Amino acid sequence: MALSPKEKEALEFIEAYFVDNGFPPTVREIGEAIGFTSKSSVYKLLRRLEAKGYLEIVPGEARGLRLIRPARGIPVLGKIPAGEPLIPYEDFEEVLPVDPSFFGEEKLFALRVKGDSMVGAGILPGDLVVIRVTEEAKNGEIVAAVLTEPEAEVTLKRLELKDGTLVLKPENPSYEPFVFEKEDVARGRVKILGVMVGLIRKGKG
Amino acid sequence: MALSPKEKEALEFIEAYFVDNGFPPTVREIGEAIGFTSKSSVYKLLRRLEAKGYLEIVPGEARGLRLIRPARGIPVLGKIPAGEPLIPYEDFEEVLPVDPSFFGEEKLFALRVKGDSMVGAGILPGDLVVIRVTEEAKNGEIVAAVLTEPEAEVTLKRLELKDGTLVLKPENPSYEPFVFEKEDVARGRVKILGVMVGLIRKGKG
DNA sequence: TTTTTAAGAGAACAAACGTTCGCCAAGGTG
DNA sequence: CACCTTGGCGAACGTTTGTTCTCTTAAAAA
Repeated sequence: MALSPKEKEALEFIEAYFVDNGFPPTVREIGEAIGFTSKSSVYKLLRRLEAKGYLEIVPGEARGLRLIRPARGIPVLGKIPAGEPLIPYEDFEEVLPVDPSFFGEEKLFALRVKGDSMVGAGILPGDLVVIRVTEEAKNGEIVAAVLTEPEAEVTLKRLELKDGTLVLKPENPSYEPFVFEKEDVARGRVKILGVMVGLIRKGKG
Repeated sequence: MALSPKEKEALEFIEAYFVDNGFPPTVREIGEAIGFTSKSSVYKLLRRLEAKGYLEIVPGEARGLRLIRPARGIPVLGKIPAGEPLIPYEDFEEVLPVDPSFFGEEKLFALRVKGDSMVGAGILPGDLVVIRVTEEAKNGEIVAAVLTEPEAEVTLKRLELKDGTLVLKPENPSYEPFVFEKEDVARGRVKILGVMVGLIRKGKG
C-alpha cells in the first residue's frame, strides 16, 4: 500500500534512528522529527504504518517498534535504470540484509549477474555483485556500466583506459571486448555507474 | 576482558532478546532472565559490561542499550578446530554482519579460503565461504572437511562418493583429488564439517 | 586476623513513555 | 445540503523504566 508523505517521512526517520542508536525511537521523538505536536497523531500514524505492514507495535512496551524491512541493507538494482537519476534509491524490490559498512561507507547497490562473461574473475551467473557508486573508475577495476545503444543495458566488465578509448573487457575468452572511442564516451553511449567492491553468492556454487 | 558467568549470561540474553524483538530488553527483563531479584544489581552488571566494551548505556533512555558486536552475524572460523566440538561457537575473532537467515536458518559459519584449488567453481583465495553445519553431504556438493593427517587441516572441495570411497575433488587441474577409502573414513581421517551455502567476497575481485 | 573489594538485595523516586478520549478542520460523497 | 472518512490537536492518566541509596555477604588481600 502507498505511503503518504508524512508516513514515509516517519518511517525513514525510524529507520535512520535505529541505525544510529541501535534501538527504536519513542513516539515523542518521532513526532518531534516529523513536526507533529500531538503524540496521539503520531500514534495513529504508527498504527497506519502497522496496518500497511511496515512495522509492528508491541503494546505497552517502551520503544516497542519492530521494523519489518531490514534496517541496514544493500538494495538490489532490479530493472535497468532508464532516465535520471540512474540509481533510484527508492522502491527497490529486494534488500540484502548485509551491513553496508562491511563493504564501505559510501553509497552501495547490488546487481544480479546475468551471463557468464566474467567467470574468469570468479563471478558466476546469479551472483550478486556489490557496487560502490562512483563515476571515477581506475584502470583494471571491475565496473558496472550502462550502455545506451542499441538499448539501455547494464553490464559488468573490467575497465581498460588507453589514451581516450574506453574498453570494457570480459573475463571469458568466448566474449569480445566493447570498445568505445572518445566520441562515444562524450555522447553518453557508455556511462560508468560504479566499481565492484564485493560479491555475494547464495547457493551451493 | 573476560566475562563472568553471569555477565556472559546477561549479554547472551540481551543479544537473543534483541534478535527476537527488534529492540533491547529493559533492566528488569534482564534481571528476570538471569535470576537477579534486584534491578540495581543488574544495573551494576550492565555497567561492568559497558566498561568491558560489550555494550553502551544511553543514560536516561528506556531500553537504552546499544550492542557493540553485531546482533546477528555469521562467525568466521579463524583457526583450525582441533578437538571436540569441532565448531566452537564462541570466541570467534570476527563476525560477518550478515543476517544468517539470508543463507538459511540452520547453524552457519564462514571460512576464509586459503588457496586457489577451487577457482574453477568461482571461489578465489581470500573469499569467505559460508558453510551450513551438517555431516550429511550429497554427491557433487562443495563441502568443508577437516583432514586429520598428517596434521589437522580444514579444506574446501567438491564431494564425490563412489561405493564407499570418499573423494575430495579440487576445481583446478593443477591439483590432485584426495581419495579416502572406507577405512580412512571409519578411522576419522576425514570429517565433513558442512556444505557450502554461499560466498562473500570483499574487494575489487 | 583485619581490611578491602566484588557482587548482589531491596526500597524509593523521578522521568520517560504508551495509550485513550474528546474535539476539530478539510475533503470527498450520497 | 448532510454525512462520513481522513488526519491532525491537546489533555489526562497510568505504567514502565532508569537510577541512586544504603545494607549484606562472601571472598580476596594485607
